[in-house]
Amino acid sequence: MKLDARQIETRTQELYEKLRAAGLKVTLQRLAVYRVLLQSHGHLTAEQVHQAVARDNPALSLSTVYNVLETLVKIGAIGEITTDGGTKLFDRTPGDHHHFIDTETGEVIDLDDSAGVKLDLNALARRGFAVEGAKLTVYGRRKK
Amino acid sequence: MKLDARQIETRTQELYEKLRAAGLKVTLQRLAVYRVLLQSHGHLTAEQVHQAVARDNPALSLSTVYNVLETLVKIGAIGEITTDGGTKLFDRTPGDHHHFIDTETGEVIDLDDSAGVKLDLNALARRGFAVEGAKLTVYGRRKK
DNA sequence: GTCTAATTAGGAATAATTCTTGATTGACTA
DNA sequence: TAGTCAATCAAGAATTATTCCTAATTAGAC
Repeated sequence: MKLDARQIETRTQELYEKLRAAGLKVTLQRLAVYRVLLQSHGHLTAEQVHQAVARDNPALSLSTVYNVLETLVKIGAIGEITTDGGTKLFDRTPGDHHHFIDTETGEVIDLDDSAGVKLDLNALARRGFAVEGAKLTVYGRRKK
Repeated sequence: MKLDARQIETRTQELYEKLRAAGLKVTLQRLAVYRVLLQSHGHLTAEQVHQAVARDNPALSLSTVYNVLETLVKIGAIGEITTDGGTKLFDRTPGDHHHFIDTETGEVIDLDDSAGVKLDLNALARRGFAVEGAKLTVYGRRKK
């Protein structure tokens, strides 16, 4: 699901705020990388980000992409997930949320509240586990 | 949680059967790698398996460890999980089950049925997702 | 015991990510 | 509107984990 122009505008404003709040500079490279993620379907590898960025900014190096992505994750502007194969994907949407991975296409789909997944971890607390977060990945096929 | 001698014996018998069923040879290397996992706390990297195996079998190479681990995963004798950092861990216990990762120690703990985690994915089916499997990883701290 | 395909050892090759260093730049100040 | 400087970036070397390659070895059938 792609974001529309309005959402991209809003999210870009948020990036400005998050960078300032963290005392970091607003650079062309950070904007470019962030916008590529916003304009994508949501989940890209560092390499894919680099290729997409390179269309408009051929000089932007891969190591800078890694750098910027790490920074953006750190300030909570984007998220990061690791798939079973070990591939790291950068996620337009920050914060805890669940994912569905299509086993045929490899496509990653965000499962937000409307997906209706019910997860109850209360029993863990009673067994001595202090829960801080949880990540759920569901595998299967999406019917069109 | 470590397995006792009886459980290790039973699981070793199972390995023989699974290898035969798959038409594969029972080799000293496969037994050694498998036993290291059985005797561990349950989740090891390939490197850790290699080091543990090397105590008794210094000649057993790292590439063989990778080879054997892949084979054991393929025949369903052991499992494989990928942590958030991207580290691959080999899991004494095969098949779908959930995990708890202690954010302080990094320790991985299996959450079996007795942990009481409730997960309901039925709503996904109604939304066009044909679920084949699901992996849940819970983060937090375990109180002693 | 012999035979043969499967398996292994050892090291080279690969892929993804991180590190290093000198050059460049954004943002503050005057 | 330019000067200053710490932050940031580009480029490529280094590292890490894993896979691949090939010749030598071995399990299991006969």
